[in-house]
Amino acid sequence: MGVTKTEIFTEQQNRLADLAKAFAHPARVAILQLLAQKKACVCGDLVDELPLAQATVSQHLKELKRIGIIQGDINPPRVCYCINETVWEEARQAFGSLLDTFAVTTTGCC
Amino acid sequence: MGVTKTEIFTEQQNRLADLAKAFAHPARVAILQLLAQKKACVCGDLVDELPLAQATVSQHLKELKRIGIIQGDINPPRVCYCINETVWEEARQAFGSLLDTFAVTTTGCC
DNA sequence: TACATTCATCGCAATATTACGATGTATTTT
DNA sequence: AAAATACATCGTAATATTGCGATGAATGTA
Repeated sequence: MGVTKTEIFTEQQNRLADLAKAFAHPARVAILQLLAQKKACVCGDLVDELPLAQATVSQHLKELKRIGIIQGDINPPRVCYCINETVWEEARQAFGSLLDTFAVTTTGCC
Repeated sequence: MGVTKTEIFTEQQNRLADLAKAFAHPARVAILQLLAQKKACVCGDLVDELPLAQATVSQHLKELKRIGIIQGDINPPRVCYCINETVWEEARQAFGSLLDTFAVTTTGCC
C-alpha cells in the first residue's frame, strides 16, 4: 500500500525511523554535512552547492524541518538554515544506543 | 520522478543514505532491535514478533540483506538471521562520524 | 510418496517519494 | 511604483515503497 502502519510500533521506533529518514537520501546527507561542517548557518548558498533544482532542494529542506533536525531562520531576503542542536543530539543518542547495543553483547553466532 | 539521482553524489553519501534506509522504517527498526538484543541468531520467530504478514516481513528482511546489515544463514527448515557485524560497525562509524562532526564544532549560530 | 513447515517470490493495489517547471510571496533595491 | 532577489508552494510525471494474498521452492517428516 505504501502506507506504513505506524500504530503498531512504539513511539520510539517510529521516531527513530523518522530521524533515519533525514539521512536516507544522499541529497539530505549532503545538506546535513554542509550544515554540520560549517561553523555558522548557511544562508542561501545551499542551492548553489547542490546539483538539484531550487524547488527540489526546498522540498528536502522542508522534510528536514518537519523532522526537526534543522531550522530555518528568516533573515530577508535570505533564510538561514542550521542544525537544531537538540534534535541532532537526540539523533546521536538514538542511533548511538541502538548501534551500541550489539557492540557490547556480541557473541558471534552463525 | 521518485528516482534518486545517485550519480551526482559521492559514494560515501550514497552509502550512508543506504545504511540509513535500514533504519528508516519502524518495522526494520524493530527487526534490527530484535537481532541486536538477542545474543544469538533469531531463527524464524521474527514473523511471530511482528504484527505484519509473513510476506511483508520477508520483504523487509530482503531489503536489510541488500543493504548488508543482516545476513541469513539457511538452516533447514528455518533460516537464521543475524546482524552482520562488519556492516553494523560500518554504520556505527558512518553515523558516528557525521553526528559527531557537529558536536565538537558547535558554535551556536542563529 | 504424500504432507507439513518455513521462507521467498509474484502480482496487485494504494500511497509515498523524488524531481522540476511554473508560479506565488515577501522583501530589498532602483 | 517597478524590478530584482530569495525562497516556498503548486501541479504534474515518474518511480519507489509498503502491505498482503497467493503461490512457489526446498527441506524434513509421516
